[in-house]
Amino acid sequence: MTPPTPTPEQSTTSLANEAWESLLLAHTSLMKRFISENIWMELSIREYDVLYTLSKCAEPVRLGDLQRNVLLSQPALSRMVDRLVGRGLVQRQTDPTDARGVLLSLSADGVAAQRRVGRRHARSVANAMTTVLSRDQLIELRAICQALATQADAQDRRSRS
Amino acid sequence: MTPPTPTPEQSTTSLANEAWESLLLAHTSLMKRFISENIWMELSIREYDVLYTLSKCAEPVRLGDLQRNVLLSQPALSRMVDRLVGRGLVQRQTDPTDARGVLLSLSADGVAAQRRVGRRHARSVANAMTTVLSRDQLIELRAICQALATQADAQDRRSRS
DNA sequence: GGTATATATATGCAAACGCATGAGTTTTGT
DNA sequence: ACAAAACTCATGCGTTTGCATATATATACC
Repeated sequence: MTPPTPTPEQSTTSLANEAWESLLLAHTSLMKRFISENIWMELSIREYDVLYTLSKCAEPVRLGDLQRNVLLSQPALSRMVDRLVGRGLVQRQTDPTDARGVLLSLSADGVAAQRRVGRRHARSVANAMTTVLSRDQLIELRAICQALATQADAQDRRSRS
Repeated sequence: MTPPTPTPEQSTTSLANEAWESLLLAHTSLMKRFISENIWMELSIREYDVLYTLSKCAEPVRLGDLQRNVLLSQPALSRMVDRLVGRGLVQRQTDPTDARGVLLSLSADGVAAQRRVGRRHARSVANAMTTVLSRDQLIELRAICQALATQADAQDRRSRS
């Protein structure tokens, strides 16, 4: 039944699963650690994620675009944006070229809040990563994860159409 | 103000943050993709995560041990276990050596459910990972993420004591 | 040995989430 | 040009989450 020595194919399959599992464990461990840092009074880490994503966008973006970077359902993200708009951190306007959509951008307060929290969080991240990984490993990890993210996004878009 | 060329230290800091950001993006993209697979009718992906963790434990484990692998608050995990016990997938017994604690293990139904869902999920994972990464990259990713996870856990335990 | 402190899990409650669906807008097909 | 289908976001509703705290047991200190 089982082959005497694992074929390359089988081996690669379990290797792939082990790699994903370790990515998940790393994500969970580090997330817990970052969340436990005492810097999330004005912004939850999920809210920060949204503000950070917006801060990287030169122009206002659609809710749908924002959703690609956040692990939330569309209604949950919609209401989260609601709350952020209510707190004056995000600006929402209907897209002039498509009245179905909304365009989102950071307000001045939103930029300031993102930067305040971001500075402290970035220190925490850098500390956690650099005490474990070498420069080369950081570069390798970045390359691998970028490849994973872009490929998964591409396949996501393909399955939508 | 800004140095003419970035010092190695600064460079490593931003590199570390870029690596973490790409890990986050990869996690989000892949999670969305896996969640969208049509295999989560009997078990949500979070429930599966708990059952999978239990399936790897040779002996019953404490709620607190389980919590290290799951990104849930202690009360949320406690209630999730409640529901899984209610559905007959997990067995809960008070720890004989410490009556405060509970020992958790999979029931026969729990093992079966984990395997049913796990087989299909593992195929999905293997497919997503191997179409993007080479064997060497998978090995490298696994090593790096294992290092990150174990180190973060170690520091977590240290900060508790 | 008995009280004080620490630890492990459970529960009350308000906030946030996901699913199903609704409302409004654009695109397609004839 | 108009009806039908598709798309984008918002809302109703039951479920799940996190925070604060309660409960129960174990450990430490005197």
